[in-house]
Amino acid sequence: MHQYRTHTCGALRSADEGQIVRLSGWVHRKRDHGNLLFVDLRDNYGITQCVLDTSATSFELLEKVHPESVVRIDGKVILRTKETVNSKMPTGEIEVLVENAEVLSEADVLPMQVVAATEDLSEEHRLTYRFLDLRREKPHANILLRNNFIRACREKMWAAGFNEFQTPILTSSSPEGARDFLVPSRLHAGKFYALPQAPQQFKQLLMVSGFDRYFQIAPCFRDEDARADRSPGEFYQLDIEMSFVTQDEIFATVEPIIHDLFVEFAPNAEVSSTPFIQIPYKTSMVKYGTDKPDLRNPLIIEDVSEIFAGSSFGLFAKQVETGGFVRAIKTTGTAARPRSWFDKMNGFAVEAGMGGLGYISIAEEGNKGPIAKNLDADRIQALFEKVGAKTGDSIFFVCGKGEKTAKFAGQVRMLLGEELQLIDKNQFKFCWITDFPFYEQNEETGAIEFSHNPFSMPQGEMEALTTKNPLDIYAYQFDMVCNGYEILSGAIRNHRPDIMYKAFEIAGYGPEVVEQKFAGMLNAFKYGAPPHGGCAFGIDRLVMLLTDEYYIREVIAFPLTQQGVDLMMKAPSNVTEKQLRELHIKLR
RNA sequence: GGGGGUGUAGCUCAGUUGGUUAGAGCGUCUGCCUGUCACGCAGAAGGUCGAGGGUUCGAGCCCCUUCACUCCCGCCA
Repeated sequence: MHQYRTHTCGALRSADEGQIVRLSGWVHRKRDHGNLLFVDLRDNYGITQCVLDTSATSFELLEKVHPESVVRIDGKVILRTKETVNSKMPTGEIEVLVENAEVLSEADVLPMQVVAATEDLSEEHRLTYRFLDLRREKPHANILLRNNFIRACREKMWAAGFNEFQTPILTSSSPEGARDFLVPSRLHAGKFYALPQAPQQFKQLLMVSGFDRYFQIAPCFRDEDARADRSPGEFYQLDIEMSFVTQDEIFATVEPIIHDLFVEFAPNAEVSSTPFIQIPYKTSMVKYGTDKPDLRNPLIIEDVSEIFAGSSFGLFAKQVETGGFVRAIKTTGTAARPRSWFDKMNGFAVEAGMGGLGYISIAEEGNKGPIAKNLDADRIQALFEKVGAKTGDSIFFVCGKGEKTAKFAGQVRMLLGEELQLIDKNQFKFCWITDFPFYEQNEETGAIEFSHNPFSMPQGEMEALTTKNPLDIYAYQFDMVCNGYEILSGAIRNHRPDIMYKAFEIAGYGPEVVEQKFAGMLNAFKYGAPPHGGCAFGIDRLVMLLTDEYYIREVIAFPLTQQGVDLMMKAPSNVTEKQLRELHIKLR
């Protein structure tokens, strides 16, 4: 009977001794002793050592074959002698004595070293030869883990009563949000489809259709620039929507799912227990200097503006008087560090484009640092009480105006956390960021604009819109954050046309704009829409956290480069004139 | 759109102040080797120093332009 294998390369054990077996796989590594040859044969499941000497008919064939060629061998499973057992390999107690072999696919000399995983390879090379790169142990394992993770997501969602749907890939361009990828229409000259940035409107329409609980492993497309944790062009979401729910009910549904996934896929790590803590957006911006705080870092930013207001430390006092603020970070037991260490921290501040980083160190012999000399004793005392500082500690200060300064304090907090090794790498610390402002004021024009998603429900609904200062209205909008990464974003949606018209009116848009931009959804909401809300996890980012990778490409089988190029498939590419003509696109 | 880093042998890198023939490890090829598991030993081949231009008696090194990869800011409802 024709067959390629009786066992995989990871299957054989000492109990299989004496069996005649057939294995197929890649030549992982060869050790050629002249008259004795070892061939490590590798497949998806493992590696088995095959051995033969000059008495075997296939000796010359296997001695000549290049690494990474695909071969099939027939042989007998034999026990290794006690001295030659390899305890590092699951198959290390046996080997296969090769009787016959055939090369199924000869490999040329390789453009990159597949087996020598100790060396870093250039990104360009790895992506050009991604099919070889993915043979390497870690990339291979990452992609398999991704598969297992997505399977577990589906199982948990089904178990929680959600139904999986597919929504269109060819859809219409959405007026808000990221830049769209556009697809020209052949049948409709001059018109375009857009690839979905997210299935947002479709999942809401499914709620209007009465399906109650939706999920999808959804591909999303956004033509925006990449980052280490953000792949260019496309990514996957675990997209979720629920009817008749409050924000707290969404939290209570999603928390155990993500908690259990992390416990399952990171069994040795410490995972935040549910319910996850909730941090209002504004609090997070002050305490952590970011809306995606890494809670493994114990350092906290305190606002100490009032202590410096009217003080003799003119630089800070003036900032506070003109609408700025002073934020302080206390570090424990750092006062004895040399001046050079404080200078290094200051150097970071200057590099980041800030004036500098003030500090007070509370040494045994007295307070040190430029601020201590210029601030009176009462204020220094008040400061120490506010931040809980005592002898041996030091306090860092950031002073300035606006979001830029708040975020800089956050950068300093993370720098100090890393520098002082306060971050436990074995933890997954989750939190919710809540109460995002519904509107914000454009700093240049002074106009009131939506700060995030115009589809989300304002807290207080119509009453809030008609009675409150728009800048005091919060949205039922939230993120979930883990270890400094935004891993989920969600909202209670606005399902009421009257509230939507009012919300847009405040942002300066008339009803005709709403009707024109959101015709599909608005129309649906006129015929009985359930209150609903939902959220979406970034799957790539979750897998990245679970594999402890810093770069999102490491968990994507075929990622684009930062410039959005597929080096292997050569995309984007030129197309024929005929194709362009059919799409009604004129050549230059 | 802006700022930073990198680019030298098939791969990963070194290359001093601008100075003779550009080096190493791995890989490849050749020879030797019957218990290795990153096998070992001996030898050989292998270079448009990303590309183009400039300065100089002389450029891998300095200057300008450009390309690729990458990190960050902007951007990502």
